Amino acid sequence: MLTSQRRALISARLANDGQIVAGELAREFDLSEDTIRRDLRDMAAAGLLKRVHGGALPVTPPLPDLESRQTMSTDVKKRLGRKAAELVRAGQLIFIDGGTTNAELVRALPRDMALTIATHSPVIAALLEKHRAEVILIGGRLYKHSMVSTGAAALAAIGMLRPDIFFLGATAIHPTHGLSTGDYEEAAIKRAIAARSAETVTLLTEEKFGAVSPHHIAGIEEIAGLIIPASMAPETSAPYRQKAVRIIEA
Amino acid sequence: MLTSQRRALISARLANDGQIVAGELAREFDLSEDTIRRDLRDMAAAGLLKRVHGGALPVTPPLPDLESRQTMSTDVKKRLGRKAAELVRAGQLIFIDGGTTNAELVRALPRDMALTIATHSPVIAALLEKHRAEVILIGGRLYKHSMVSTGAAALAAIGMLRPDIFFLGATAIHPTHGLSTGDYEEAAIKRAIAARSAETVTLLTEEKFGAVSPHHIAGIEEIAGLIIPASMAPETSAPYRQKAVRIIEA
DNA sequence: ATAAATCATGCAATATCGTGCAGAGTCAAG
DNA sequence: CTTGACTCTGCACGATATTGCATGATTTAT
Repeated sequence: MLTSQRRALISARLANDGQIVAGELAREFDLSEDTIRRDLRDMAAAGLLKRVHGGALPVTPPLPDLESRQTMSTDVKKRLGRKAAELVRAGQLIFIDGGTTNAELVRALPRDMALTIATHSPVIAALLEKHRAEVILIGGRLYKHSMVSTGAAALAAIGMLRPDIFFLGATAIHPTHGLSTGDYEEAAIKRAIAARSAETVTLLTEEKFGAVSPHHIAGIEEIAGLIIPASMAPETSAPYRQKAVRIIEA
Repeated sequence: MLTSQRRALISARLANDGQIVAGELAREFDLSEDTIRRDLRDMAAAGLLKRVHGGALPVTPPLPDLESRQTMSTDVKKRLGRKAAELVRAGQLIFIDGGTTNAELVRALPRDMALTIATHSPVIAALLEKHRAEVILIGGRLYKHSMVSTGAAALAAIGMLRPDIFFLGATAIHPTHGLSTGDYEEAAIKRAIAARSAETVTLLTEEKFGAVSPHHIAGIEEIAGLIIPASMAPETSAPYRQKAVRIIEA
């Protein structure tokens, strides 16, 4: 059996079963576990799956909806948010994407800072109630999974803005595949905002590293600042340090 | 079963049941309690859950702003909201104004009803996350006091809609001056929505009766339904019963 | 206060991992 | 045909991860 054939079978099986156990595959293909491990390692590098101890899982585990994400690693997100808030200068126009990590950025922003803040997330907008900042809400069809406006109306409204900083939210980052997310419309909106912004900054928790989602947003070299947890394993962050314009640890 | 898979299941179960009992999980996965305890310990360290004696609980999601609004909601508003929700039919396009009373209407709406809901309030939009309804968010400059979109962009977006019902929020109602509110831009938006809607309904708590705010929204005779507390004094409501198209007590 | 349940820790057995190395096969240039 | 570069594969070996058990401490319930 050809290697590429075998890897195609592994992909198919992963899609079917939702998991891969290295030992099982070795028996099934009558190969050493080493070979399977090498397959899994290479496929993980190519973003086809997520390597875990004992086997592999699909890259985009269907698990975390917004609610469970709200409960995740809030301490880490608070630190990222505080570090990101330090990048903001009075008088700027900043665009804040949706997501719980960006919500922590909002909480860390000084309430009395004179700013203009644009967002297409009603959740982010609701958090800005007590801030002095002028808030521009981008409307559109609300995409429920991540609770952001999408569609032509949102794109048109974004066309009116020239943000100084775009705080981008993404579900996955990969050394070669860059930043990506799960929804087509959402990705289109994020690309549009990034294209109009002077610089794009993104806050990333550790579990997003090495993952790939279906829809591309931007390459790592296009991002002016990656804010990552200081607690990350050096070998996890190493491949990104090569390409990133600037990495800020929080 | 892979370790990371098991932990994902624990997360999912926690989100679903709201709690984890270590012993139960051990039997369920056919593993020693030590392993489960180690999982819980590590996941707690990662901020995924809160460890307690005997098991684990979800990390309390701190959404102070929305929470404080929830605590403000009174029984009266809940009753008004439930009554208003009964007016909504599947398939309709309804427009929901901002305000805590309309928030109760949203909570009373069946989550599985097929609807299109438009709103210019990010707070209302955020509450619709779990509903099946299609949500259209109206963007614009956010008016902080009542947290609704205003301005030309909002007006333009509203021009695209033909709502079946507009659930209007107002700060004051008066027998001769009708419905009014405190902000000029806000009043203009409300008038625009009402003008395009087949009918306008408003939910009113007792303290708003007899008051007048600077900016006129609509006369009482223009409102298809006034939803008022059944507990109101008859002499307070009497002047309105003359002019109103329909009064619904809740 | 006492018993039962739950917990943290250390330890040992097993599983899995990464890496280096060597043999077998492939392919193209000489 | 031969040679050398290359890839794929299996094996060895030390490192790391996972798990169950034993032990003693701590917490909870009665």
